[in-house]
Amino acid sequence: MNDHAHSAAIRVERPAKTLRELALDKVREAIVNGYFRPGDRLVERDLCAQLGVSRTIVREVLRHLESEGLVANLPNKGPIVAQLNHDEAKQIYEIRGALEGMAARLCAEQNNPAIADALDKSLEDIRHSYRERDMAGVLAHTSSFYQTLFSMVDRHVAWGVVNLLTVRINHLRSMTIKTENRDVQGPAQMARIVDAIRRGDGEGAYKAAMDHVASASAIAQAVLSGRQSAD
Amino acid sequence: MNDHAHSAAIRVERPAKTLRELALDKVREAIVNGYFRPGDRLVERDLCAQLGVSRTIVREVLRHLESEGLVANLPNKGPIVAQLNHDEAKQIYEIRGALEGMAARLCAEQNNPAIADALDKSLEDIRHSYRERDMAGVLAHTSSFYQTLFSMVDRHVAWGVVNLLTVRINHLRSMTIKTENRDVQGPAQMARIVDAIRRGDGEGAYKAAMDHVASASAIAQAVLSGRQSAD
DNA sequence: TACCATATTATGGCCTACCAAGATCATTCA
DNA sequence: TGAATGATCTTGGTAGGCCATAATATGGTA
Repeated sequence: MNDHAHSAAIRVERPAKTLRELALDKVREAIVNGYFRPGDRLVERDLCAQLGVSRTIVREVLRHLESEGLVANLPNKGPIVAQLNHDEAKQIYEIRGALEGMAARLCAEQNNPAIADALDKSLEDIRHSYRERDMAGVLAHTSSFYQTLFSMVDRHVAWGVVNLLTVRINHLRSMTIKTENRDVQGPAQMARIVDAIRRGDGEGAYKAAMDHVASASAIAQAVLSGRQSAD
Repeated sequence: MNDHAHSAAIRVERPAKTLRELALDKVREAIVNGYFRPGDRLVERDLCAQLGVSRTIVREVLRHLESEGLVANLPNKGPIVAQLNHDEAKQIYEIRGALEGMAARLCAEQNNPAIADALDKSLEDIRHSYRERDMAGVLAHTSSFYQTLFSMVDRHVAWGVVNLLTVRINHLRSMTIKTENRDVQGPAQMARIVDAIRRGDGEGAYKAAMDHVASASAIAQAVLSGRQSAD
């Protein structure tokens, strides 16, 4: 008979992802990176053709994105890419502030140097990406910085919420990080979070995290106002 | 010619809800109120029969509930009602604390007596429901209390997040409110929130809201531990 | 020309039927 | 008895069709 300890070794690695998940990722990606613009209609049959999948899949994907807030469904008209207004963006930044502040405080209260070290690592990656003018890298490593913040204190639910909200403001994020001086200010603000965590200063970490988000929010508001008048 | 200012007045109010939304509500309701228990399999064709709709609808509904966290999808096995463990419940209460605390603080900082009045109204409804032993009413009015808290300061995004998380712990909520003395303590804690808001005491309102959620969380943990050993 | 009524088209909502493949259960045979 | 075989259940995915409605085009009439 087969040695079951061995059979695992040759197990064929299945795609793991279902077609629907693949399609979901594609469409989400397409919205986030601007291939579909806010307000664009998402015509089911067109998406079928573009994605090469059946309408069933497309509909499930649209439903999923709808519940993520990336897609809005106009009654009797159909789905469009959700538009983000001023106020909603502000609220999203505010919530991120509350949750990231909470996570930062918890990290500080752990008094575990490994946390600050891991965060420093991400921070260095961010600085490096800025030097290389690799903006996608900046976003990715910033995300990873915050993920560390949450996962180090086992707050995956809160991280899920932050993540969910973040995709909705992704295009704003990519604009804020390109702002004048942001390559210096951003990492500096994050360094303050790490310092407070290293000191075990919960309140300081909370405040620093809030400050960082608040300044990102302010820049985003400016970007939004500017664009509104430009369009 | 038609008077367009008038034509709006006689506009026929259509059902507005699509069959899918109806089905979604039904299934969500069924999960929340315990008709489907955590771990139960949700077989597509069975649901089709029970709901009287096609598989298309059922699949979209399941996808939607999956993204809400009410349904989990086991690969190659299919959807089941999501199970909530200790830790996740705790995290959900924690997030609610952060967001409701935030909203309470914002309410206090408005210095608008109408807010406290509206909250008092909900609070009175809650007390009344407790007296009538109407537990569904208690839940509904508690929900409405918090909705007021968020909507009075126009934080509908945060309210959406809280609402999303709350459905996942609904069965816990219905247990906590039945706890000994909760009919007195619960409203008393909420009254402290309202008092702080009326005084314009942001920090006090924040703390009071946090306390209220924290005590609910503690009860929920006790319930979960008890049930775990009982089952 | 101005306007109204009537096709036509585009699209979403919804349905049925079908197939492939994995998981599971039952049966059968050595 | 225990393993191999086969039947069944269920999901993932596809195809195509029907109907209702909104928007648009078309054409006829005053």
